[in-house]
Amino acid sequence: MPVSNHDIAVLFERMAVFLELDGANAFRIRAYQNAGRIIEGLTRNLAEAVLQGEDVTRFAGIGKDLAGKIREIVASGTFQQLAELEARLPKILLEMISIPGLGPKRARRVWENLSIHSIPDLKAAAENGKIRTLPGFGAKLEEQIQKGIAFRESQYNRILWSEAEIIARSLCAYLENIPGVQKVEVAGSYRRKKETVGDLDILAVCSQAEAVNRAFRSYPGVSEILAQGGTKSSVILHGGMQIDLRVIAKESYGAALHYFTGSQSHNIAIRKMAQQRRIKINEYGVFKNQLHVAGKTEEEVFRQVGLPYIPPELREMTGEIEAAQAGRLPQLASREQLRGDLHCHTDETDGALSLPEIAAAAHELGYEYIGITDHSQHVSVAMGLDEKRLRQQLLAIDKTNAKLKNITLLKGIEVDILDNGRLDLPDSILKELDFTVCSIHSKFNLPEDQQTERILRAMDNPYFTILGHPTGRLLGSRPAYAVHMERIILKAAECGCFLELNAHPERLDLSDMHCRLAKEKNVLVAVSSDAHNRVGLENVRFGINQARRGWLEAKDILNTRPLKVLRRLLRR
DNA sequence: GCCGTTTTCGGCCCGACTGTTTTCAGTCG
Repeated sequence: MPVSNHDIAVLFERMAVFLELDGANAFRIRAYQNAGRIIEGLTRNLAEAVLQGEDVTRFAGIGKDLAGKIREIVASGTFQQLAELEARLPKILLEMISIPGLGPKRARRVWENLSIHSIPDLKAAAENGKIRTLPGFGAKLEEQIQKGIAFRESQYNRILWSEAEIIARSLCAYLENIPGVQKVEVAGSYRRKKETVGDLDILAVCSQAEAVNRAFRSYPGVSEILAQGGTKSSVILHGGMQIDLRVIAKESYGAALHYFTGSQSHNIAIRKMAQQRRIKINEYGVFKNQLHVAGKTEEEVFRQVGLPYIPPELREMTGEIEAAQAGRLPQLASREQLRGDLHCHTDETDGALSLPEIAAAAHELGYEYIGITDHSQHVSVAMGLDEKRLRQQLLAIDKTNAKLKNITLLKGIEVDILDNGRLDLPDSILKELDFTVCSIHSKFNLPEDQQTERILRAMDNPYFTILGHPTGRLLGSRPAYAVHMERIILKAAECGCFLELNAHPERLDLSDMHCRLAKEKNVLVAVSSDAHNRVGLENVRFGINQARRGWLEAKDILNTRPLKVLRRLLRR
């Protein structure tokens, strides 16, 4: 199996870190960081391209030298220069720079002067007052390092977007109530709708910056203040999340919002474009000869570099600027365009709602249809349906449908893909259904080839309609099972079946990149709630966030189709 | 290490805050 783009990106990012520690030229470091980010965002597998003799220098950011290193990686799994640096510089330096306040320069100085071999060594040095004796260090930095180590031990990590939303809403409500505040917006990865969020970047429009900053720092949830200036402050909340606030004036709002929304590499690209036009973009606006010429809205900023508005979800430097230049930005999908939901569970198994209750809820959400997909018998913990109970449910659906107006219950099942690739119920009952969601709920650890074959074999079944939560991952708790997603997507295209984007906030399974790959191969994606209760039905909005990050438009999504068209598509 | 409508050298996004200095380096986003 050739190395993945992610593997190559990780090695280049690692190289960048080691070069930083080695005091290398900053632009050389940036070249590796750049290349890493670009490679991470490619839908084409670079290793396969190399093996087919393709010239990879055609990708922006990859020149002759890096192309050579990519060939080395494809052949050997790493490259020599990195191996040499890894041999020369100790791993502890990598750990040290993960501590806030310790960058490569300071880490290196501490390591060289105090013979630090582990984080406990570092902790001891700080506690014994040794760090403050080094040139350029003092008591405050020493204290900051101690705090940083404690913070690291608290194991705080990124949280789900849906959890960040709760924190963000409460903070925004608090800030909006401060006198003089005209507008509050959460920027950063939260606004780009990344599936997990590490911190929150909040922007407030107000003419009295200092007063707002003061009020922000006394928000009841604050446990620690990291930085306090006249225009920006950083705090840590109880629970560990960092919040950065920036206060700006009305005329800078668009420029600041663009800047703080990122991503960093997107910003760099936009600012480079500005340079070429002899203008300068910073968070205060767009400047021509020191003259403020734009910046009130994001649209103005984009216009100054000759681009249409690019939605935040696309600002990841994965081709959005080229698409904008070519006038080929997608019209991203919205929640309102969904005409139904194709994955939900009832009280017949592990759900909470009855068929009439689900129908009523779906109607409230403005749907035309909703697919009933309880578990199949193999999922015994959820009281999965066998053939007999499923037949009874089909009758119940007919009865319910007979009484319904404006909404249709579709007959489905979330049927298990068994480890031999067969489906968990016989064709004799599957053929009675409108569609199936076929999912893996067992044997997550199969090697990639076997797991992929298992799914491909299942797709050969003519009653296979939608692949449910295609990689099985749970964000932050369970990794994706090993599957070759490109092969699966190609097979889906060939067989006329579909992939689910499971919208449960802990799953968001497909990833953004796999959404794009599906779109490229003309495989429609079903954005589905996997709801077990009323609130769960609304999870589709998290799925739409992810779909938008995956460049999906209404036309790329199965359940934007009217019922009549949908029925035709569901028949393979 | 990459790149080119300032093209094969000489640039490379931009600014705030902190701490340790006494004018600025380092870190961060």
